[in-house]
Amino acid sequence: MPELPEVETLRRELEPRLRGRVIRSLSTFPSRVFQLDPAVLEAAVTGQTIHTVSRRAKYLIFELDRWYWIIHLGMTGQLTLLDEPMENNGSSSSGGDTHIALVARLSRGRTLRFRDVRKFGRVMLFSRDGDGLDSRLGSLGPEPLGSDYLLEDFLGKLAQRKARIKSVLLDQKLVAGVGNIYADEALFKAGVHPARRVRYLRRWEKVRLFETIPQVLERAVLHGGTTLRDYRRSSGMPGTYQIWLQVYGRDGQPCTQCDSIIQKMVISQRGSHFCPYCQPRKPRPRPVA
DNA sequence: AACCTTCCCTGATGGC
DNA sequence: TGCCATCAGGGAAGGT
Repeated sequence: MPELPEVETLRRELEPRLRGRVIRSLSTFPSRVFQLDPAVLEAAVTGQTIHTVSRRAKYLIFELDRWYWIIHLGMTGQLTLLDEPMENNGSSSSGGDTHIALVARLSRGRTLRFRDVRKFGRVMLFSRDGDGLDSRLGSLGPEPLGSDYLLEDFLGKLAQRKARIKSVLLDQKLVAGVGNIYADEALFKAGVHPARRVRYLRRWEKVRLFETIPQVLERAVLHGGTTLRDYRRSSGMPGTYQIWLQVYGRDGQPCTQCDSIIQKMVISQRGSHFCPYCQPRKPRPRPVA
């Protein structure tokens, strides 16, 4: 499931290779992912230059002359960049793959392709003239790898919450870009049980969580993200962070730290993985180290 | 406002 | 081998 590290990996790969390219043509194929009339999208982006590729939360943003062209990968979205123009006599077809949503042909023979099997992804277009982008992407919290990620803000938001910490971490208003995998991994690293109620967390536990979130995300970016099934880098290659997962998807296997068996429970309709010893239900005294 | 549930969507998986 | 139920989950919508 593409979360911040996967989208950021794509951004880093695409930025230098798309910057300055012109979108020569865009072909779309019927798909629920389009938030606007695909014909309008085709007309709007054709001829536009890609100035930068940025990211906000799990949204990838192509800044064009007049537009912000935005893609969210949802659950199974794949964005690949081919160095050759599409084979087959120039017409951008889907090559028989029914899951392809769009094919963009770029200047100097590059092809950008978006494929999404489960169609939870989204393709959006906003005018650069309108309101700021942020207001149109919903109420998103700070970027955990950015300079507005601040402890006092984090603690202040948590102070108003009574739900379980796992479901609060999945709420993009607290921290933007964290999804199910990295929420579980950050909770493990912080030693916090996912089902703990936020109001009963000790301050030092919240501080540890504040610190582990960017640590886990940054390390995942370093490894090109996590590929469990569908996620692919822009080259089509899988990420490699799945090797380093400590709890996600490891239920029934021994904890790498203590050999306890990793457990799984459902919180907010999401599978939540944890070590019952490293992440006790009741807080232990603060470790000396 | 916070919280919770339901829904969307399709391929993989497992039971029988 | 085939059939069917179940599962995966980001984000929006709707109810309390």
